[in-house]
Amino acid sequence: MANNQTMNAQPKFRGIRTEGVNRYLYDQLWKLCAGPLFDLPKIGEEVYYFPQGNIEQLVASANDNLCQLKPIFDISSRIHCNVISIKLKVETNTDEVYAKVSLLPCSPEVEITFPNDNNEQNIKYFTKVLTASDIGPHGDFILFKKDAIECLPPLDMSQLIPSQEIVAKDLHDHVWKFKHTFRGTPKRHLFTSGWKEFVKGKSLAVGDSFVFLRGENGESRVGIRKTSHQQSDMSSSVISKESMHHGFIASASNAIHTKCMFDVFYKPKSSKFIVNCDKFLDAVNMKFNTSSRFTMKFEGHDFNEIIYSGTIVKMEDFSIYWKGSEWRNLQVQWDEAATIPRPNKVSLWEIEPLIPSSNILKSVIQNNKRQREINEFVFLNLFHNETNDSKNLSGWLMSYAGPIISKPDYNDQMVQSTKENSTTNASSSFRLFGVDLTASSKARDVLEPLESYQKNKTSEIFEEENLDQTQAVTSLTEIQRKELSFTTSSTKVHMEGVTRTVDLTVFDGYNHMIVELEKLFNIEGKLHMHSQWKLTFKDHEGDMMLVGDDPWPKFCNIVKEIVISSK
Amino acid sequence: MANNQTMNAQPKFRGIRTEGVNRYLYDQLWKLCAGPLFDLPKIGEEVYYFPQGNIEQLVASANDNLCQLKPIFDISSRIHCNVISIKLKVETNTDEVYAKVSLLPCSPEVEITFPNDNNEQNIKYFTKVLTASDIGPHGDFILFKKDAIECLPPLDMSQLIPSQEIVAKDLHDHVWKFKHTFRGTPKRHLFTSGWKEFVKGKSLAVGDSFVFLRGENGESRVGIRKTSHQQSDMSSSVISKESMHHGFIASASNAIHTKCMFDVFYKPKSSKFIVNCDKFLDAVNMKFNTSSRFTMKFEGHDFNEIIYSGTIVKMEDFSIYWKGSEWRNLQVQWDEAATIPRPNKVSLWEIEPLIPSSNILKSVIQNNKRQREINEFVFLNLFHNETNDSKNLSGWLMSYAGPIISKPDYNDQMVQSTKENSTTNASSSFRLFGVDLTASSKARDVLEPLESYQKNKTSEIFEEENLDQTQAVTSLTEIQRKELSFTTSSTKVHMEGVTRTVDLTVFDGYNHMIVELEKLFNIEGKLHMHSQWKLTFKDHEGDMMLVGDDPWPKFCNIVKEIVISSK
DNA sequence: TTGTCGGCCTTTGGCCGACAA
DNA sequence: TTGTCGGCCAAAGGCCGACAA
Repeated sequence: MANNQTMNAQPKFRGIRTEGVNRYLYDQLWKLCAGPLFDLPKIGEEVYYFPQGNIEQLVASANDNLCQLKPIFDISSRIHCNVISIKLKVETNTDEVYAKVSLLPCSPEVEITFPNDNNEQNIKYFTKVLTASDIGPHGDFILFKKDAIECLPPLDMSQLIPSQEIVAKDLHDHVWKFKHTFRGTPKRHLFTSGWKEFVKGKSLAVGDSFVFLRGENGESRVGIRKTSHQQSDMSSSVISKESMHHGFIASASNAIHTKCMFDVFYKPKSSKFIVNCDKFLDAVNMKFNTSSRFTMKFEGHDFNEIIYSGTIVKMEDFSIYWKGSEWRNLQVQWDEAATIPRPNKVSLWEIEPLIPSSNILKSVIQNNKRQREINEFVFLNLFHNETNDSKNLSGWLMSYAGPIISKPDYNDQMVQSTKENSTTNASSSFRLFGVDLTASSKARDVLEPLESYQKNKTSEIFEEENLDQTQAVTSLTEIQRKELSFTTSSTKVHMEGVTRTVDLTVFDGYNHMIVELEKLFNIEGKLHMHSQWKLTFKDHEGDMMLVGDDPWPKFCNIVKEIVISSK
Repeated sequence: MANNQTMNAQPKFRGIRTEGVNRYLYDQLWKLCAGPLFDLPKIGEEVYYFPQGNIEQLVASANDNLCQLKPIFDISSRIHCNVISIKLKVETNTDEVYAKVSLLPCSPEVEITFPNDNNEQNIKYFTKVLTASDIGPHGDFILFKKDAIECLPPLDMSQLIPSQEIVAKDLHDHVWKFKHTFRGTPKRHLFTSGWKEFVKGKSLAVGDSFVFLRGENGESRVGIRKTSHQQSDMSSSVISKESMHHGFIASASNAIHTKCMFDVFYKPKSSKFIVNCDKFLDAVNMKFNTSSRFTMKFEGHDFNEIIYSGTIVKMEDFSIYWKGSEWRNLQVQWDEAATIPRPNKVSLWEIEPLIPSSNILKSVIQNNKRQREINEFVFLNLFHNETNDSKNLSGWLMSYAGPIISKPDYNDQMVQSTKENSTTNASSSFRLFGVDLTASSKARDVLEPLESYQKNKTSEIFEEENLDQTQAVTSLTEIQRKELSFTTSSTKVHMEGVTRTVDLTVFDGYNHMIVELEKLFNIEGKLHMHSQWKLTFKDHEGDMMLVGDDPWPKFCNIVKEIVISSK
């Protein structure tokens, strides 16, 4: 590795205030439950606080009209603060983690010093996405072998069925006990007694994650993570949403005038409304433009990060009452469909530029309205690891926005790849601006030189179709709001033993789909004929039905898989 | 009966909004769950809104320091409003009922008209405080005989064990089913099947109440009431208490200035912070003084009302920042000990004067600091029905506070009852100050003469116990952040009987993966060629598919194993 | 290695009357 | 009339290996 920064398989956490092992393990567990994407500020850090984002967190939807409520104060859309304290908390009922951040509006005379102790511990942990068997009536939890060996005390294997009791606390300090055994044929590690109780107590379902953590002293902790993007109820019954809205603004305003601290709650799932000042300024200096290409990280259905790319289509402050606000002032269009909800307006600091000066991709953009024949998606996976590292980022930014200070890791490779992109396609990975550019496709050779890429016709995917869900809802409200499914995943198509997948959301309707299916299976024109092939589908209830009876949006909603069979 | 006012065994509610039977039954059920003491305003009514009380509702404790937070506006402590709308709501998780009240600050030009439909129905209902057997493992609920006969359809008693199914909705419109049987020796009415599920679903405990209601059309409803005074969690995790505090005030202030409506949530348990204007003015005109005697109603451990008496010991506005506020400006001392928490500061409109010139009760006051030997509580159940009727009340007030205009219905009877109270306890109702004093404690004779009150000894329970909830102060946590990478998974790759595993998360995309796979199996370049080898994978649903159709991140998510096979 | 399932035993659920308050 | 309990049978819980992916 060219980079001297060490990469650790195990994350290294730091408890700032050392209150013994308990506090340390608590913090680690909290962070595991919060997920890898949550960008918590540091104590003492200078940040901008965006009240709009705080309001947005209320409603979990970026486009709620609450954000258009007129603020009752003349307050800046971004408030310069120092982070005074951070408390990691967990909701009593749902186990949702959140941070209570105390902010002090910046004034010159205030000097914040903050401690910096290195109290790292060597902790072991694992997470597992729960399967049907883990949840099921039998009450067993299957541990992966490596997890059991790494994270649990060794069993006495001389016994026929070795077992031990694992005692672990959760974030509420509630004690859970699990019987850990090693049995079955073949033998495997299980949690048995106590597991079912845990599942019930935490209301776990398939797809949720179990978090286990063990400190140096042998103390164990357990936590959970619910599958992302499930709405938290919050029917508070104490204060109306409007009053909360006013409350955020009033608190900030009051704090500014009285030079007092105020508290905000910050959740992993919400958009970044507390942003490091430097990071914010860097993002502003990057000078994104309309039609700039960018990437943005999301969290997938388990712990994975997913990076989506898109194009900025409009830049303005969309909220009437926050003039000049940078909050979500970029309207974007996403390249691909997604199984998770994505906003159609983002903030500068949430995104990263994607190949900003590339002729190649510019041409793609320019062509995308005319050319509609390519069948495949283009997926760019950038910065898969450690890209949020501020050192990396600011280094990268310097090389881009500031005077050109060559960063060997990135810029050199960038140039190199640009040069060799027309010939290289064998053993080395294909890199563009130092980033592995992997154009994937179906059965076709995926490693064509970029020129061919350029020459190819663009597919419907690059249409001006707005794939964003919220937008889809607003445009369809009267007609098909309920019929539209938000989970626009890919759908399998079976034909004579061959299975392919298509994304129905990119099709205009039946006709369009049929054309594409014909291309996919090299039976151009023959599906239309109706003489040779029959087009059926299995719906969400498992019934096989003829394609075409339902309205297209409904079809998209209920179809589980498509079958092309010979008559 | 001397009084021409009809007393109904069944309370008469009015559907706030008449939307047919469903709405009506819903409203009735809601009110039963809210309890008899909750004084909901009417639509169109002129009220005073007390922000302090709203803030107080936040913390459930009357003495929380939050109420001493400096308001950020110069806002009146009482805000004259019209009630625009009332929506009866119920919390999703806890079944706690509350009302969303929309208030419009009064301005002279506004004229509110409100509907006044009499859409009463003859509904039957019962409530029962749950016993240990009702909750216990056997899963039976014992109905009182009269309740079963009154509220349930008759059983076919010709059968050996008659039974029927009772279907009832709760406030969420969730359907609950109970098997109603009549068995045992001696025979009694029971809910069996379905009851345990209800108990679990509502997390009922001994002491909670079950509410059952049946409309004219035979539709049934069920509800619950938790025992009073149990803390509702409300760890909202969205907005800090301080911000809520500001939010209430800001909302009201904003509404005043913009002449707009604002919403407040009003819970049965909280103190009256929305008060009818007339009632408020009457209370003010009553001119309570230091050492004035008063009574105040509370809710006991079941549906019963309890009336406690006390003395005003101090009158001033105790909150620093709300000058001249009438909110809880009376400091009081209670005569007797109680099993429920009581505030030591009350508001004028919460109390009623108690026989101010009575020698009898004065002596109670004088004695009450010395005598602490009384062993029993006095439970007086007053005003059980329709007592909040403003006509009754203002009539009552006139006869007391104003120039003595003899109101025959009231004053005469007052005198009369005072005279005859030592003997009357049979069939006629017992009246004090013209109000029907119906002591409804079941088996016990509560109609002792007031003198006995005085003679009783006070119990040890009368201790200066601090009932306030002290907030646990969690210590500061401080954090330093370190990048994490969670995604470490291994995926199997099969090729001609050889199985290897790879970690897909280290690859940038398809191309990178292919290169590495080629290295792994020593077929450099040959996977790229597409001539010799085919790359397929099995997804999470077990289907075999061609690699490349899905976006790379999705592929990583769904791939279970990869197969390289020869063409 | 790990996910799912059937077998089998134990615990709880749940329907009943007895008995007493 | 109504609260609690023991008996009894059925259903669910929970521990196990088999088997297949």
